Amino acid sequence: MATNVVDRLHKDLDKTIGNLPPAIAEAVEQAALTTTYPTGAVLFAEAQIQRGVFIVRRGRVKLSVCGSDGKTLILRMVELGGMLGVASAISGRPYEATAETQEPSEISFLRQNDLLRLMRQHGEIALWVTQQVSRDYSWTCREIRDLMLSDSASEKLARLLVGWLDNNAESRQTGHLKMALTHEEIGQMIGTSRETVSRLFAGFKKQNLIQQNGATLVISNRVALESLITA
Amino acid sequence: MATNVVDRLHKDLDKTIGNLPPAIAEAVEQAALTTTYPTGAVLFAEAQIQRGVFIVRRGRVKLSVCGSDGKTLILRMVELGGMLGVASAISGRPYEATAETQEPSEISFLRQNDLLRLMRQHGEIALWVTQQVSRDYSWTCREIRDLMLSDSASEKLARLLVGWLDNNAESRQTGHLKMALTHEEIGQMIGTSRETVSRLFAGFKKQNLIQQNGATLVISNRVALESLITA
DNA sequence: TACCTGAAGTGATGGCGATCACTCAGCCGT
DNA sequence: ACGGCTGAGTGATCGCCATCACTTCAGGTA
Repeated sequence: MATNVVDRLHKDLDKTIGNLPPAIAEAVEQAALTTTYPTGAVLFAEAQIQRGVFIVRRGRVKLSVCGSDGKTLILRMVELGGMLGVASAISGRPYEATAETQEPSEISFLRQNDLLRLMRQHGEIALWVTQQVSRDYSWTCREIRDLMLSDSASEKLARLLVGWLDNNAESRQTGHLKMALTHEEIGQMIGTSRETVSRLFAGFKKQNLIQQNGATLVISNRVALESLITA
Repeated sequence: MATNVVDRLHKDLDKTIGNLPPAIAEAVEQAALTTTYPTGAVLFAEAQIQRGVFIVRRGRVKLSVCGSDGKTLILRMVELGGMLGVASAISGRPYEATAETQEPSEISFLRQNDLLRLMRQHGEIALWVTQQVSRDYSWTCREIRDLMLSDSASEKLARLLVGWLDNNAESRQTGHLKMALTHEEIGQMIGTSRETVSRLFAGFKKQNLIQQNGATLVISNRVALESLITA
């Protein structure tokens, strides 16, 4: 249980597993299998029987659900340290969404058995896992609320942009954003068509709410953008 | 840890706490405070700081979120044995929804501290709680998917009705449903206006998909109703 | 009985955004 | 430099549904 020097000689990826104490992170590390995936790799698909959980060590993973008519709704992007498929692994039910890498990524996989064993052995791990699921749950509640209770598409887009700004400290200061998503994907995040996203961006530019230089988006008038929310 | 006769002399409410072993259910029972609420009582409100979790022992509780413009979206109805506010108690964040009794109900309350202590003491409780959150999460994912990826309102209503049918065995046989919700509330469940719900019901009746006798709804043509889903 | 309140039908109207059908701008590989 | 391909911009059309403004109905109360 004590962390000795030999254990610490491992690569320092283990620091990225939640905020777990090193000794416990090490236990997870030993049970997990870490793999590198290319862009577009599908870690698991909606309705597929559950095998275990995935932990993002590097890269970005898109989590989405899809309707039978082919339409897609992106639930969220999962980044460094995020877990995928936890709820399914705990409840034993099929995955409720599809996970697909957005860029070359390094992902640790932990089988359900090992997860449950670790949770049973280390109370801290159990608590940490439960907190992950709880976070996912609150996030999804916010999501459903924002999507359903704001029927104007511009409001949803404004929410998305402001949310992106607040996601990291420097964006909040400078108002600069790196656009990593296509208009189509943005549409899938806010539940509108690609064309509507195009038109909304055009409108925002016309009102001088935003500017665009290549792949960089500049929020020039954040307050006006926020005033669109709950208009 | 063993269940002795004295423990079992308690009222048999404890059987309703999940599928926990009696001894453990008893531990929960001792830490919890059970109260009777009238219809319309608010157990907790959205964005309120979290205090603990609620367990439904009798009655029905409406869980909803609301937008700033006053519009409401009902997430789900929680019945016997269901827990409320678990994710918030675990993560320590404010409640993400509002819980309001729909009928006179008996509710057990468990403070956050006691919940966490019990989870730490009994691995089974920790696992059970985690499973609850996981269930809530999958449910919410299904919800968001069904609501967003089916833009016709009739499809959403059809989904709701079929879901109600499958909720209990006899409804599935007879096709009979007791309507416990107003059209307005149904609208809040599927994200449409009250008027649209009225018109949809009228349409369904005209097509002989359903009939209505007072508060009893009869699904006369379930297959046709299902064919509206993913049309 | 007449009244009152909350739920449920229903018509008319208007707007927002999905959809179709293009064109246009990059970007890649050969 | 040339096709080919994917993402982006834009116009035209149109259907669904929110909204407003009523009426109708049922249940409870004085």
